[in-house]
Amino acid sequence: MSGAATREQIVEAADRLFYQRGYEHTSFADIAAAVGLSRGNFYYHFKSKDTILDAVIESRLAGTRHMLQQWENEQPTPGGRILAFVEIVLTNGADIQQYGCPVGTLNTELAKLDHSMRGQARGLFTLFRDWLREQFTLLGRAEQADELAMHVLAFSQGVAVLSHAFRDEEFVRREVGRMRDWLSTYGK
Amino acid sequence: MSGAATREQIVEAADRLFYQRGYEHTSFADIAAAVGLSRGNFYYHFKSKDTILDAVIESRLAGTRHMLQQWENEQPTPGGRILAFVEIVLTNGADIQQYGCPVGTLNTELAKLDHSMRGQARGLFTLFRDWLREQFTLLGRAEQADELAMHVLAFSQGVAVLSHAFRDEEFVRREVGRMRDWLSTYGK
DNA sequence: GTCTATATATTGATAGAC
DNA sequence: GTCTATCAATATATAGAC
Repeated sequence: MSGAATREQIVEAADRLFYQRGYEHTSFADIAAAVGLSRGNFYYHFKSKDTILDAVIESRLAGTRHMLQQWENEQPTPGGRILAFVEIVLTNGADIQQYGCPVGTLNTELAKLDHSMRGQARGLFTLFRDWLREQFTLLGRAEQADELAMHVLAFSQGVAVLSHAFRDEEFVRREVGRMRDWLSTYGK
Repeated sequence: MSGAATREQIVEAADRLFYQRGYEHTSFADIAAAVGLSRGNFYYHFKSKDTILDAVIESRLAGTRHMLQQWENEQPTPGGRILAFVEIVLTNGADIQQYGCPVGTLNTELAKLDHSMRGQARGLFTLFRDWLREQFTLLGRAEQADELAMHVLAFSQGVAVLSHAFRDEEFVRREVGRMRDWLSTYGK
C-alpha cells in the first residue's frame, strides 16, 4: 500500500476512534488494529500519539471548512446558513447522542489534560465562531455579531452535552425550535 | 488515623483530581500521593477504581442536595432559586474556566468510556433537573416545567463548555444576562 | 491500618530483520 | 513499508510482613 494512502487510513481511523472513545482512551494498538497494521509499523507513519492528534485536528479543520463552504453554496441567506448550523444537532443527532459533539468533547478532554494540542482543538470552535459572526454581520448586526455567534455556539454545546447524557431526541427538537424562533427575530 | 477519616480524605482527594484531571487520567498513585498513603494500603479502603468513583459520585450527590436545600432556604421565591442556579457559572466561574462543569465533564467522560457508572453520574443532572422542574411548577408552569428545566440545564452546560474552551468571563456574564432577561418573563 | 514487595497487563516507543 | 521482538514506564491489583 502506498504511504500516503496508509497515512490517510490511519488519520481516518484515529479520527473516528478519538471521537467515539476519546483521545486518551484510544491506544496505538486500537488504531493499528482498526487499520490492520502492526504496532511496529505504525511508527513509520507517525512518530508519536501527539502527531496523530495533530493530523486528526488538521483533517477536521479541513472537513469543517468544506462543510461551511457547502452551507454557503446551498443557503443563499445568512439566516438560512445560521439555521443550517443550528440544525446540525438534529442532522448529526444519532452520533451526538452516542458520542457528543466532536468539537466540544475534544476541547473538553484536551483542556482537562492540559494537552499541548489544546489550542489547535480550540481552532475548531474558532472556525465556527468566525463563520457565524460573518453571517450575523451580513444580517446587519455587525456590532453584536461575535456575541451572537457565541450565543449560538453555546446553544449547540448545551444541547449536545444533554443529548449525550440523556439521549432524548425530543429535547433536541424542542431546543432547535426555540432557537429557530429566536433566530427569526434577526431576519433572514 | 481512623478508617473513616482516611476514607473521607481519599474520596475528597479523588473528587478533586477526577474533576481537575478527569477520571481516566487520574491514577491510584495520584490519589494515594495526594492523601499521603502508599499504593498498597489503598486497597484496604477501596478495592477498585470504580468503587472510588462510586463513592465520589455519592459524595457529589449529597453535596448537591445540600446546596439545593441551601438555595431553598436562602431564596424565598422560585424565580430567585432558578436564578441562583443560573448564576452558578459566575459563582464558580474560575473553576469552570479551568476545569469545566464537574457534572457535565464527568457525564461526558463516562458516557464516552461507556462506563458502568454512567447512570449514576447522570443522576447528578437529574437532581438539578428535578429541582428546577419543581421551581418552574411553583411558578405556575407545571405543564412546561420539565421542558423549561432542561432548557436552563442546557444553558449552563453550553456556557460551561465554551467558558472552559475560551476562558472568557465577559461571555459568561453576557449569557447570564440573557438568561436573566428570559427568566424575568416567567415571574418571580 | 499501614507498609514493602511483587504480579500482571498495557501503554507509548524503538531496533533490526525482511 | 511492513513485520517481529523487545524496552521502559505506568497501570490496576495482590500478598504478606509489621
